[in-house]
Amino acid sequence: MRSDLCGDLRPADVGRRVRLCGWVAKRREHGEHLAFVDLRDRTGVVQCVVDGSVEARSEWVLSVEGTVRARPAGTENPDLPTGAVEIAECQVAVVNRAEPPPFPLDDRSAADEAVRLRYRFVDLRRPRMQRNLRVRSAMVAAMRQSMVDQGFCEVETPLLWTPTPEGAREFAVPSRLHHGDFYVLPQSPQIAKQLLMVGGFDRYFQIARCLRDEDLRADRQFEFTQLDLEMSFVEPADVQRAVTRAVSAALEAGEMARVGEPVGVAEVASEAARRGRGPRGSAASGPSGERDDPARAPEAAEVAVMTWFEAMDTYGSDKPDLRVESNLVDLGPVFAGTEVRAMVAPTVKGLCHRGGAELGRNRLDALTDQARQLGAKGLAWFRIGGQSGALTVDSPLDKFLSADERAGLLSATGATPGDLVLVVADEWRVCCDVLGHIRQELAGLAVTAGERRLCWVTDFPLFDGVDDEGRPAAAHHPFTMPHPDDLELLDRDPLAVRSQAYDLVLNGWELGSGSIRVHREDIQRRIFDVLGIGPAQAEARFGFLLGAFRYGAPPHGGFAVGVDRLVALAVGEENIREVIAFPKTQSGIDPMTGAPKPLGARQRRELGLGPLAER
RNA sequence: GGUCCUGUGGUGCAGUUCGGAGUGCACGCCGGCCUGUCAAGCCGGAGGUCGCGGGUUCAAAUCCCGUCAGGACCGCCA
Repeated sequence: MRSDLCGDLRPADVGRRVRLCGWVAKRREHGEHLAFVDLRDRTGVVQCVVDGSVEARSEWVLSVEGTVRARPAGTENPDLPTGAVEIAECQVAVVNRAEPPPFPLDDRSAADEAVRLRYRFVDLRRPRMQRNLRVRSAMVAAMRQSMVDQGFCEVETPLLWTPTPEGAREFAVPSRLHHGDFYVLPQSPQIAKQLLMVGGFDRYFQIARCLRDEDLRADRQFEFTQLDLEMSFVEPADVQRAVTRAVSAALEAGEMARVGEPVGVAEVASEAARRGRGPRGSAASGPSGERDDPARAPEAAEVAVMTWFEAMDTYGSDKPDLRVESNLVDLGPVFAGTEVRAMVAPTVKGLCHRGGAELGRNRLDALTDQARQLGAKGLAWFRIGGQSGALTVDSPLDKFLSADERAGLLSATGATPGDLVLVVADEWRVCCDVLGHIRQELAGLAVTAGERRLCWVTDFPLFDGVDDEGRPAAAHHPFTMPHPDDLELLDRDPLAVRSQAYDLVLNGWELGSGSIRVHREDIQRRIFDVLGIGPAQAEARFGFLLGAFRYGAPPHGGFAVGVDRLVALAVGEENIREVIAFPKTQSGIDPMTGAPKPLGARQRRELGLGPLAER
C-alpha cells in the first residue's frame, strides 16, 4: 500500500512519486485553496500539501500519493527531521475515519494515566510510547544476541507449573481435567532452569515472563520479564561477567535505538558523548571479532563490586546509588565513652548532607518521623554554620556534647559550614537502614538522572532475619549456596552465614539477582534444617528437584535481569508501565479490558470451581 | 492491611485555605473566514452528576463522615 515511510523522506528523495499511509497528526487549513496535513507513521511525520480543502480530521487514517519536493525557501521547518521537504500534488484517500482522540497524542501534553490505559491502543501511537517499545525491542534483541554469542542455549520452560509454597504469592490456574487441582504460573523459571543444568544444558537462557501475585509499584507489575540464565561449572565471577556483557550490550543497543528518534534528541546526543569518552573494559575483553559489531557489546561497562556488608555499612542500602556523594561514616569511636544518653548504642553512624543546614525545622521533624518509622529511636541533627576554622553547631543536642565529641563529629563527617549532619545511634542494621533511606531522600535524585552507575553487590547473607516463629528465613531462595568460608557456621550461627548470592544494581534500582546454587544433598539438607523444613516436607515440596540432584547434578549458578527496569532506565522512564504495552494499574486492573472479571457459571463448573460467595 | 497525594466540560489546570448563582484560563471539538502554515491565525458556538453517597448549613466544588477510582510509598515481592 505504500512506497515509503513518512519520517524517512529527505531532500535526496525530491522528485520521487511516493505513496504514504498514516494517521493525521495535524491539519492546517488556509481556506479553500490550500491545506497542510501532517501525516504520521511509526517513523515520524511529513507535511503533505493539499491544493484545496481536505476532508480529514485528527487521527483519520489516510493514504496519500504525491511528489516529494523541496519546501519553498523560508518555509523549511528545522524542528522536523523531514522539515526540508514536503509532499506536493497530493491525492488523498480516506482509509478510515476516527473519532477525536480522548487525549492529545503529542508528547508535550500530559494525560491522566487511567485514561491513557483505557485507550492504550491510541496511547501507543504517541512518539514516546513508540520509542519506548522500539528501544525495548532493540535491547531484547541485543541481549538475546549477546547470550547466543556467549554460547548460551535458549530454552522455554512451562508456564503451567506446580505450586512451590515458598516465596512470592503465586497465581493459580484451575485444572479442568483434574477438578480441585491447580497449576501455578511461575514466579520465575528458577527450578526449571536448575533441572536444565542437571540435564546438561550448561549454558541456558530465556527471555522469560515471570508472574507474582504481590502488590504493584512503579517498578513492579504482576507479570514482568527477566533475562533468565543459568550456567554449570562456574564461580560467581563467571556469571557476573556473562550478565555484565549482556546488560552492556542491551544498554548500548538502547542508546543506538534512541539516536535519530524524534523524541529526546538532546538527551541522546549527550548520552552518545558520554559513551564516547566513558571508561570501559573492566571485564575481560570478549572474543575477537565482536568488537566492531555494536549490537554485541564486547566489553562490559565499568562496574563496581562490593560486598553486601560494605554496601550496607557505607551506603546504608543493599542497592546503593553510587551517584550520591555523601556516605555513612562510623561515629562509634567519637562517642565511645559518651555521657550523651542518646548516643549510647552498639553503633553510631552519621551522614553529612552538603548544604543541608538550610533545612527548616519542619523538614527535620519530618526526617525524624521517618527515622522512627524505620525503627530508629530518634534522629540527631546538627546544622553546621560559621566558617572554616570556627564552625558553629546548631542542634538540640549540642549543649550535651563535649568539646572532643563536637570536634570528632565534625572531622569524622567532614562537615563544613552550611552542611547538615544526621546521626543515628542504634543497632548496626537500624543505623544503616535509616541513614540509607535518608541519604537517598535528601539526594532527591531521579533514577534516570545523570550518569549510570552500575555495581555488583556480593556475599549477601544466606538468611535475612527470622520469621514469625523465630526461624531464619532464606534471603534469596533456599537453594542458595553458602559462602565456602562460612559452611561451619551453618548450624552454630546461621544468621552470620554469608551466601554466594549477588545483585546487579543501577542507580539505586535492583536490576537483578542471582546466586551459586546448592547442588549437594548434604548441604541442602542442612539448610532445610535451619529453615525448619523436615525431610518429609522437603520431599513433598521439592521432591522432583532433590530427586534430580541425585542423578548427577553439576555445580551451577545463575542470574535473572529485570528487563522492564533495564529498559525503563535506558529510555529515561521512572515507571516500568511506560515500557510495557498493556500494563495493569496499581490495584491490578486493566482499564482497557476491565480484567479481572467474573467467570460465567458454566466455565466455573467446567473448572470445578464452586459458586462464589456473595460480593 | 496501612500512610500520604489527586479526582472540576473531551484534555490539562485554577477556584477548596476563610461556604454565597457552574466562575475562569489554555488546548481540543463544531461552524465561519483565511493561498505557506507547522503549538497556524481571526470570529462565533457547543460542551458540566465539581468521582459517588450521606451529613452540617438559609446556602456546599469548598466543611464533616463514608465510599470508589488513579498515583507514590510502607508491609509484601523466597
